[in-house]
Amino acid sequence: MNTIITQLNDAVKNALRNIADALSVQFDDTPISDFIEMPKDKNHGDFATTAPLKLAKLFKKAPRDIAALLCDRIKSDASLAKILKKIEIAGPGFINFSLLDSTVHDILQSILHQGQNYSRNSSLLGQKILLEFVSANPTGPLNAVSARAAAVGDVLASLLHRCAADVHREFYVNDFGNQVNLLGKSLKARCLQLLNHSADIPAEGYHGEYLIDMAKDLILKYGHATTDKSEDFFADYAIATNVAHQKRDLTNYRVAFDEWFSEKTIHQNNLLEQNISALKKSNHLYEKEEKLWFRSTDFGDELDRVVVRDNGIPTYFMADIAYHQNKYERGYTRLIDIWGPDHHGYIPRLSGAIQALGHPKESFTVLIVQQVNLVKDGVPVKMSKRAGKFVLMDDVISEVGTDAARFFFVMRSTDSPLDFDLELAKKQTADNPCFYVQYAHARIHSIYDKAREQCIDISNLNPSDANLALLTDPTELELIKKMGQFPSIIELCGKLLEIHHLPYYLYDLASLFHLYFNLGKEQPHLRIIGENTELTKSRLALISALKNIIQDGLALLGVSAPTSM
RNA sequence: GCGCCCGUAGCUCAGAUGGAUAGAGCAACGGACUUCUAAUCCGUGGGUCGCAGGUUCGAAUCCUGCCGGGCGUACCA
Repeated sequence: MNTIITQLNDAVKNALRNIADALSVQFDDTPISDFIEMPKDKNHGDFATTAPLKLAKLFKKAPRDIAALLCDRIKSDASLAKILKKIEIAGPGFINFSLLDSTVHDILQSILHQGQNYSRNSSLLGQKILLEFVSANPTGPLNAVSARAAAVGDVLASLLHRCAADVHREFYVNDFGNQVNLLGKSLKARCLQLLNHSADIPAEGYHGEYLIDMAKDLILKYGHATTDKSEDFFADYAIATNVAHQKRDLTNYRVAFDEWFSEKTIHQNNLLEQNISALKKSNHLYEKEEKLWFRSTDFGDELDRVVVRDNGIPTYFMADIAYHQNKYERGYTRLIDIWGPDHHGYIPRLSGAIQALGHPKESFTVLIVQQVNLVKDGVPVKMSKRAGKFVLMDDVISEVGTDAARFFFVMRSTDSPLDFDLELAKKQTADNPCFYVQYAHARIHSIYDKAREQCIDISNLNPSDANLALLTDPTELELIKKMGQFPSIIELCGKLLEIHHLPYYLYDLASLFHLYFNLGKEQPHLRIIGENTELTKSRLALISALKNIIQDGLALLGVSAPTSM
């Protein structure tokens, strides 16, 4: 399908150049990279171009006249004649293209032939991308918002990889600073309390109950000697334990990071000093009120930002600058960060610092993943972090399962807040989109079982073994065309950094399959397994390609593809 | 006040580079089970794309203003 689009696009472009020459007008096609689009309405063919409408002014000719000229030239193209059934002018000046059935069969053949490589594309070849996501503070368990970020980041990484980018999944561990000290103090207080000493958790500290469990473990290990330990000991222990739990929960959730990057190492390796002098050198820092400021207003920020306080302690922002500079120094050419909505105000200053250090603005992208509203029985589930009670990632997963959780979290545009219906996600019915797609996969396997019962050899459903030309029903052709869109969906996701197109596509594809399957109920000649063995084999080849795409698509989402349900 | 995001059917949401009559699912109503899984499918109704201007042959999409909602506006991480 992609090659067909390219072929059509080139043909249209060439024809337009010829027409421009004949009309003696200057025509530069570079601003328009793509002349071919896919009409929403099937009646408008498989592809269309709006070039005549767009170029009417430049060519000083009526759109329909340009369309006529264009049409003539395209029709005389022998290589296009082999793939197109119909070329027609429609409406105010559209040109609609319809594919020959044999072209559609070629698409299926190509899908079967390429197997798991079908969706690979080279659109991002050569990009070395560092994708940082989740990066939740190691001061407690991961919550539902982190669960969304984790799913989004993981799936995005898989998609970028499929577009030939070199992707590194990274978790930034904030194991340094004031919050860490508070965590240590809070844990120590819990230990003391358990040993009947009087101790208060700092007001700004961590009051969550998980620290009590941690304290119990410590006491089991060290007994009364626990009280002798330093605050640093408690802090280190709490961080290490929390990070281990986060890793465990993420593993359950099928999210694996290539690297857990410790903030501490930024400080230990003097990276802050290096970056401060670099920024000083390029005149982006100044002193005021005994503090060191970064001139972020030069880069569109509302205010300049403090990077070193008057007590000499650098701010978190300064560490973050050093961290991001370090990413570039590790050889990454493109940085993508996934943040929560509460951090969007932070973008201009960090983007500014990155530019101040000499990196192109476009090399750094922040994706803001909007909030999650958990809904149960139509009522929002309250999430209050302050009281130390919040819905944990692990709670969501154990409630609805990893498959549904991941599917639901990536189903919506990251720009939009997400209403996560826990009841819906648990349902084993078609109302649940995750189930619906998985069910299509299982159903194909059940058809295989049936085929085996009838002693049809399905071990070798390759194109050479099936006469694909027998597939002539409109729904079959439509199904193949839909499958043909798979690579461009992957490419679109990678290009726009928008992953929700994939679950939507899989849903549509599954829907078309269920429709196709049901046709056979009223029209026995459309049953996949029928009297005619040759036709049956062709149809088995068709659903085999479909199975591969659904399986591959679900794998990209990190969702399982059951063979029976 | 300023900044970012959102506003599309009763509800939850899609609508890529502006294109043809704005689409799904849920909910409502009506149909299809001697089956390759009815765990599914088909049909019907449902819209001032928040409002008002503007750009354009053409706007849900781009621009300006306004209205409504969320989030943010730290020398916290």
